[in-house]
Amino acid sequence: MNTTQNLCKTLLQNPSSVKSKSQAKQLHAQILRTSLSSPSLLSTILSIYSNLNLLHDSLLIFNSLPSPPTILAWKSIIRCYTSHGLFLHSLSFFIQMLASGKYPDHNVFPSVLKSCTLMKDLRFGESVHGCIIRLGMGFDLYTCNALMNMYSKFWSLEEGGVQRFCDSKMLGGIPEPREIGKCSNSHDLPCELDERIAGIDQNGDLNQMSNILYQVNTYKKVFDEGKTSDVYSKKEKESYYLGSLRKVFEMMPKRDIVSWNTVIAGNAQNGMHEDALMMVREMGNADLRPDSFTLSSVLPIFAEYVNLLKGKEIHGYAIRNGYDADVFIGSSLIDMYAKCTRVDDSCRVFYMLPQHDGISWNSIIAGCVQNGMFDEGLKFFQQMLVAKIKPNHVSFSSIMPACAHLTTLHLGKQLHGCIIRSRFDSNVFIASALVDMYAKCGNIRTARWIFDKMELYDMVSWTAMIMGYALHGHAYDAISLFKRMEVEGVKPNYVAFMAVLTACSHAGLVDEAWKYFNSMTQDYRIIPGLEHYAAVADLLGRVGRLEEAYEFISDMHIEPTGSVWSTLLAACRVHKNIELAEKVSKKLFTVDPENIGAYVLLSNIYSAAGRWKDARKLRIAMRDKGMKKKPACSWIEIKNKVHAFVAGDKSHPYYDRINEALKVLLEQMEREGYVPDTTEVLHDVEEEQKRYLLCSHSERLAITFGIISTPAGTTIRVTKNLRVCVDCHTATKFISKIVGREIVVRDNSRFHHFKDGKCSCGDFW
DNA sequence: ATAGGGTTAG
Repeated sequence: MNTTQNLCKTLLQNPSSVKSKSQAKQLHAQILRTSLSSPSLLSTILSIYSNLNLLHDSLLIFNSLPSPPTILAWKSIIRCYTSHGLFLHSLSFFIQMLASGKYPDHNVFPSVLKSCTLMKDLRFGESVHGCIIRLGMGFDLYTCNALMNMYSKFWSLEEGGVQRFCDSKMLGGIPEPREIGKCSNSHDLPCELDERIAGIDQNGDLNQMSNILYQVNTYKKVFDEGKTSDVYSKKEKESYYLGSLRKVFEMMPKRDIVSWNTVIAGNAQNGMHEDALMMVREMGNADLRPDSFTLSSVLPIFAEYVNLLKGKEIHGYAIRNGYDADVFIGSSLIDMYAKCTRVDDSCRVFYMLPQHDGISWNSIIAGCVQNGMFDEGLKFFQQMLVAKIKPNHVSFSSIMPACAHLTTLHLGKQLHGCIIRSRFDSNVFIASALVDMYAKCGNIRTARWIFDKMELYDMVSWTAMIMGYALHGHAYDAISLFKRMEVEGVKPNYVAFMAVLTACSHAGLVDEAWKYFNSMTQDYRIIPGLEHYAAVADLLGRVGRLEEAYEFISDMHIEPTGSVWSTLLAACRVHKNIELAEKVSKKLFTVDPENIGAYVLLSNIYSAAGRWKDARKLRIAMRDKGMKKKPACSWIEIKNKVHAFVAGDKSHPYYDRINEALKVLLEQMEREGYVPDTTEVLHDVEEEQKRYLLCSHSERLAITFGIISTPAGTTIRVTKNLRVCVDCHTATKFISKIVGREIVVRDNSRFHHFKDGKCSCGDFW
């Protein structure tokens, strides 16, 4: 024997020592050359190819085997199919292997179970479990770990068989298996499978057999009762599959760290938080210390419970054990700190990571956006692109709310373009975020267009659209969508009721609002929150039922905040009820003494009533307390550029032209019958001056700029950060009539559509 | 054979 042959022999005796494709090829060639190509040697080469994940080469050998494939050949090809994502092929070869009379061993089950899991075919997986038990493999460590993984994923397997038939594109370039067999309906297979392996029980030990039968009966319960698993509720399925998961775990004679991590993750992800945490403690009794997998399963629990203390404890443990550079733990930590509103700490963790993958980028982006740090979120998104990490569907649904809140339509549109090109536009999360973004940026029609194109609605997508209508004052559209949602069996939640109540309040629909408020508490058992109370109180105030609103707020089962009282105070201003306004202010100043808006509001109410002394007293009190009202500001986006108008600021390059246009506009408005409502302006100002002061309100400057800078017929969108005042509302109606185009004013995320001298929300503004 | 991120909110 020469040295080459010796080398070949050593390599063949230890196949896992072959580390490269070229080495494997050389070995293959040597064997063919020396005509030593016995089926067993070829199988060894096949297993080497399979180890190196070379599906094409593995199949070439497999299909040319002179005699029936050996166990090793079957195992190798099955594993290779699984790791290539060709799960159907993997399972079909598994069936063919059984059909050819070979008994599967403990090496093959992990691959087969992984295929079942990733194909979302739990029923097939359960049958394989039956097979495992009958073959006495129910005690193998790796097999049990794979089984537990399958059961822990039951929630993501719900749809069942969605990916059953693999993407045919994946088959390109790969030789077809010689015979796929009868695998067109994988649900028929288990029976055949059971028959084939029935014989094995005869040789089993009696004790073990009764044990096995007990297990088989337990696992097959669902099917023996003649029910499909769809009959069971989600809750029942949850306990059923979690039960299977735990049973496997309990039956295991030996458990390693992977077993513990799998059972912990399974419980943690299915809401059994306490059990998961208990198991982490129990793990210590088995002399196993939590590793990076354990920690990243446990951290999301503390993120959900907003338990900063426990989260920090885990962070400390991670640092002490050198896990703090792990991207998985890093992402969990970023998320945990962000959910505890500690975004600074999230950033610190992010910058400490030696490298960032898509998920850690997504975590930091979502962390910023969810905490209202929209500019920072956008900055990270940009940096992610620079780092050449391709944003995925999660990235887009995380960043979209930033555009919605900043009202940056041009950015939102750009992202929408990216989303369409990446084919993410049918994702429910993204579509809902897009609906919200377009609605918040004033394009309610585009929002509806996207909504109508969705194939699937969940509660959030309904709510986003309903809230969109509510904000735009389209109360009836909002209500009809809410009804449709209920008819289609989607249960509204806390936020959905906020949306429909906001819609009612916007349009002055008192009866409807009461109906929904009662339905929420009685039919859906949702405890009303501040937002629901605020919407109803706001509505009662708008329609002028001020005393009722006062009683309603006073009877709330939670302490009303300043914002609830200030909506009533605003209503008192509109309906000119000074007596109640003073009562409300008293309440307001007790809970929220720093509320500048309340002082201004009350002072305006005094002015309007001619009580100049009281108004002045308030202004002086404000000055003494060092409170200074921020000047009103409105902005308008024209050709991707944002123009801001701050009250009293004359620095806009077109200021003079705008003033000219305003003068002309005011004259036309007055000819149409507009009378400036100057009652709230300080009394010591000349009448002509008062007219001018009202005219130069920031939103009117912005609207005028829109009129002179956009082509006729364009909708003008103005974003404002202060409550629209009575005069502004009236004036905008006149302006819309004169210029004959739609004017949309956003005021505290509430939209007012002005057209032909009317406002979409009537007079219930 | 095991782990991390997402949409609606006066």
